Amino acid sequence: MFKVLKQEGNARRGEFTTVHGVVQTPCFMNVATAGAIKGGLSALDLKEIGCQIQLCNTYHLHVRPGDNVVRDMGGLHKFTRFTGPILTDSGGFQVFSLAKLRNITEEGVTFSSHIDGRKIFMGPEESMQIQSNLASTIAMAFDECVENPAAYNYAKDSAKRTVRWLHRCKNEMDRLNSLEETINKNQLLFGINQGSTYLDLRVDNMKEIAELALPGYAIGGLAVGEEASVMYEVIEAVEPFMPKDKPRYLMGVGTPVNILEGVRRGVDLFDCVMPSRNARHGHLFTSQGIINISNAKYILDESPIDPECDCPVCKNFSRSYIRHLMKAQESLGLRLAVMHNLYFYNKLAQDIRNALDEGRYEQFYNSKKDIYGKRI
RNA sequence: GGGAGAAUUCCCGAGCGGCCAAAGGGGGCAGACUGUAAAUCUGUUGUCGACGACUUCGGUGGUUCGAAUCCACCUUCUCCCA
Repeated sequence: MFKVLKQEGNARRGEFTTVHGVVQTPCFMNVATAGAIKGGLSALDLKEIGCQIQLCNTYHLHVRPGDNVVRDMGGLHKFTRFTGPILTDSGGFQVFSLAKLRNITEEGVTFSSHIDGRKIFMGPEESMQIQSNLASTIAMAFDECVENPAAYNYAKDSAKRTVRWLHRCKNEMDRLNSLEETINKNQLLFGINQGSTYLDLRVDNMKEIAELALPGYAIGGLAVGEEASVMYEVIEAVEPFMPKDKPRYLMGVGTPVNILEGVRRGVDLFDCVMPSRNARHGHLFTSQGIINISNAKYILDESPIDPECDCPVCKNFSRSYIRHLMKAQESLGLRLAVMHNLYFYNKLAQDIRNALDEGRYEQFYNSKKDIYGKRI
């Protein structure tokens, strides 16, 4: 299912085969929370900008339109028309991001819907049932993403509970995959490592969840308040205990530099809202560094966002035009900006794969790490 | 022709004797954003040799210790009656 094709240090060049297609790793997954990339991109656009995996969210789709609706429409692939692998996040991140609207117990989490305030209960079983209805390729375990910094005892108890939840997720997933009416009976369950910034908790947790022999493992609970250096330490601490023959996913990360660092430490999959959200706010990634397209200095700039970029946006439109669209609040501005940023991320992953294929990842890493995070 | 009212910093618009360089929007400028409650949020927006000083509230005079605020005239605009 997952094959490491080549390795350079800890960095892995891999191939992940799913029922919805083969994924070349390292890979950046494009976030389409409610079944669409915010900013107005569809599955048609994703194909054009090099997206391999689309990520959707359990909580959001459960609230609206309802996972039963998606199921009745034939699952997320038919519904969104994205034909490649789709990963659904479990709702675990909403335990963190909707902290003011939820309550956690051993059974699960009660949310007050951010749409209409109604109470929604979600536990491991519910999350699996919803994800089964969504019929994604990969379902994520229902976990608690703890905000950093977290108290040691809280992080420990939470991680322990997340492991108990993981067993329940696996049992429920096995049950659902055996049902006649299940759309995707090959749905894969990925476990999630937690433990905040405490390396002993992280390692213990990783060892425990590795025993379940799941088809993939994620590191969660990072980039939620801690320094990037701490995040790297956690990855380094946990990596030796992650199965070598399974894909490894660093959840919610990150900046282009975070990705370069993550790959170097053995991560295969990434996802992040940063390229799309920041694009909507004018913050664009380029081969020379970061620009804010809304800045006055681009009023008469006829060059593309990134002179070295081959995306449909850079091949056709000027910074001046895109700046105007953003300032005029034309939705096309958002669409073009998001399209560019996602192309940049997908291309970054492609460049990383090429470098790994050619055994020059370290050289690639060194040539890019100081540029990609720089503001110009 | 007669009467009533209004003119405020880039725009709209508060203010009605000191707490006013002047509320609040908008616009401008800049920043933040990491498994998306985010087309959101934050800062800033008279000038300067800048914890202080200087010049602003249609114009010109005046009253007052002190005026964007009161008075007189002028200019422009709006409304009403002819």
